[in-house]
Amino acid sequence: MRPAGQLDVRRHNSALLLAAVTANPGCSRAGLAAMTGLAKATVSSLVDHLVAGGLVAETGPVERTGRGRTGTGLALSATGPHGVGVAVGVDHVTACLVDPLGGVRARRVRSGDNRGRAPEQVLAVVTRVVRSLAGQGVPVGGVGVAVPGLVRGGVLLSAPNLDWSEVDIALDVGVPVTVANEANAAALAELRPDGPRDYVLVSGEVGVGAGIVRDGALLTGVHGFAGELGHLCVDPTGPRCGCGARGCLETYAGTAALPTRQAAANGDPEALSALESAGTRLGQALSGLVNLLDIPTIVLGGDHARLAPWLFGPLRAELARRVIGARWSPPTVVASTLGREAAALGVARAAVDHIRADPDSYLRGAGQAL
Amino acid sequence: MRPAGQLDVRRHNSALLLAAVTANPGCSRAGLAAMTGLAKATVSSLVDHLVAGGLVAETGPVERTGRGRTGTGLALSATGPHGVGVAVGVDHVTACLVDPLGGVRARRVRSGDNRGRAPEQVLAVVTRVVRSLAGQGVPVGGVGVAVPGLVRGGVLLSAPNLDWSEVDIALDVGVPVTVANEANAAALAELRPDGPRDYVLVSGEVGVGAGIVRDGALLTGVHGFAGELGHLCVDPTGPRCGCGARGCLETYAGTAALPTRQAAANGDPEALSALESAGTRLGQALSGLVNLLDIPTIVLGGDHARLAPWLFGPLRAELARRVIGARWSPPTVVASTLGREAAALGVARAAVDHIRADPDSYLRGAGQAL
DNA sequence: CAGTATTCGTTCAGTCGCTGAACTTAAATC
DNA sequence: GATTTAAGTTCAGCGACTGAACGAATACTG
Repeated sequence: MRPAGQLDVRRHNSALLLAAVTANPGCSRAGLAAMTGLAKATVSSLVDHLVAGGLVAETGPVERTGRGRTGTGLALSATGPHGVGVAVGVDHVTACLVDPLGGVRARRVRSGDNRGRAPEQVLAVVTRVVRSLAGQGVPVGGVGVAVPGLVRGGVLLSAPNLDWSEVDIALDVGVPVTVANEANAAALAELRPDGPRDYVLVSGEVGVGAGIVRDGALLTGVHGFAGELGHLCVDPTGPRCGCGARGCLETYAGTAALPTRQAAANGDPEALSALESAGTRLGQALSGLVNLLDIPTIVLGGDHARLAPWLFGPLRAELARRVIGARWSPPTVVASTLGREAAALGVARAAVDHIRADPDSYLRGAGQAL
Repeated sequence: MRPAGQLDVRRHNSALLLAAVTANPGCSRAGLAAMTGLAKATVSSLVDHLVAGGLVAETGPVERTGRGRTGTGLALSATGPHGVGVAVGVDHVTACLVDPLGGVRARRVRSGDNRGRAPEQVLAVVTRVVRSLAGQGVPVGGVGVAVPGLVRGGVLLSAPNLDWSEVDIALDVGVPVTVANEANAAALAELRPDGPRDYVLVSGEVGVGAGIVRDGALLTGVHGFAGELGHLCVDPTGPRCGCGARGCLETYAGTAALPTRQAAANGDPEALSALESAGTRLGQALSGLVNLLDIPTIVLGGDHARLAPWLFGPLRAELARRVIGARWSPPTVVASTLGREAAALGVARAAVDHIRADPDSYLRGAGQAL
């Protein structure tokens, strides 16, 4: 804990107002005062700062019924700090630029097999793509990089699918760079202002990862390794997994064990049987997760989203059978609609979260680089 | 989020100082200023309030080497608010009174089979025990009740081992009552100022529960159901469990599946084989937990603590085999030394946590009841 | 033993941020 | 055009922290 002073009060209230503006675009200063409980004078003072710093913009007079002076509409500034997100996959580098509202403003995709390629080489591509997106004429407040492996601090400790280890993801761009695991990044992409704030995203991309979101924040674990769902044991006598152990979920529900969507749609019996098995095993593993964490919403992403229609049945059956709290609040299972862009999108939004969380410091720092 | 004002600053800094005093008993005001970063004037003002409110006491001049005026030692007041904790078990009601430092000052145990007994009857016993402990002449700041079942809010939704359901744990005592799951309560008892702040307590009492502590706080889940380790599936073709599913950890590592300590010490082959199996299955389930949450310390409690010498081997072997992050930070497994009192102790300490977390509000409320 | 150096704790003016009330501005209604 | 209602601004006041100055207490020094 740090000592607190009046500056912290201002920080807190600035963030509070920015969040209120985000949630209620077009509202007036008076409306904000009513919503937040702050005095009108305080709102005026803080909003003026946010407007001066380019985070909030006045959108013109607000529509009202009845008499009285019309308020000035406020909304997130479209020219505020944008986020750049880059996802490094085994066969692609996908990037996007998101505006302050979280919408995608530009995209870049560089195809090519990164497996075994030198990290420096790939990071040079990443840097070029970031620079290209940052040159769009909008301010960039942060850059995020999603990688398929174990991340600690800004270092990718191990990425079996890329055959990388101990790679320091340090880009030479003038803004903060955040590094995240791919599943965690994809999980953050599902976090929407009006959506659930507690869920697990299951990300089927080569391995099986999970991003666990509790009250809008990622559960990262002590070292940042959390979410390794793929190596939950679902059958101690099962087949040997790449990790050395037996019966990991990945051997049943990883990409290698899944059929194509085409084969499933054709009703291929082998495909359907594989999906039945994958769904059941996923359900078994996720029941364990739900029993442990009491997080009642499951979002299927990646390959599992594409195959969701065939996975839902066995998955839900297994959840109903095994989740202890199901009687009081049955878990819900849905499929992500974000597609391949999820990881880049999530990490792009996360890259500017520090500004959302503490706009006052950002404004004081005046650190609009790039 | 709420709007913040100067009051919140004071709240925060009061809590900061109380925490510093707790961690450094006997320190002076000047020392606190150096530790916390607050100005001496602020420390004086806040400490005076804490002393006036009975939370902190001056312990006399502090020993110092070198010249200069000697400071006045400060420490948690031994006459500050105490906590009362009661654990309701299947065959006992165990209670204790803890002082502000967390030490046990008095105990009560009422033996007797609560299984199937009317909840009102048992709660009457609980109330009597609480009143008895509260009548010790020390102020009581909160009461906690630990129960073996699913808890939401102050309601025990379901306790299969007691055959209770939907019981509102509302005691007529003049202080706040907190209700917690037994495993969670036992987990909180392991939380010590100088100990780890991230761990999982596995509580083997009839069922198998877990209390997950992350950064000193319990992970309760969305509804408060988190920690149901006992029904993690460790073998989909295993024996049927009381919950209806197959292969739950509880059927391998629950009390019913464990031998007595005596049998194990005697080297009984059947007992040893049961322990080998229980240890392996525990390791399998806990590997999943560690992979999911990246919480690298496991504390065995209850029956598992008593049988720990026989469980450690297979448990650690399984963890080494299955935990993905083990290469960078191998999990550690230890046994709890708290014994049967753990749940009552943990919930007693938790019952006064609201005062620790916000002493200023407590003092303003002047709510020293009982 | 007196003087000095050093540290503890308090006092006080100063600053900063929030507040409530008064005031100004602006739009709708009569 | 007057009136009513609401938005936004101005301003004195308050509470909390700060830094410097001060008084108090102790140990060292000659």
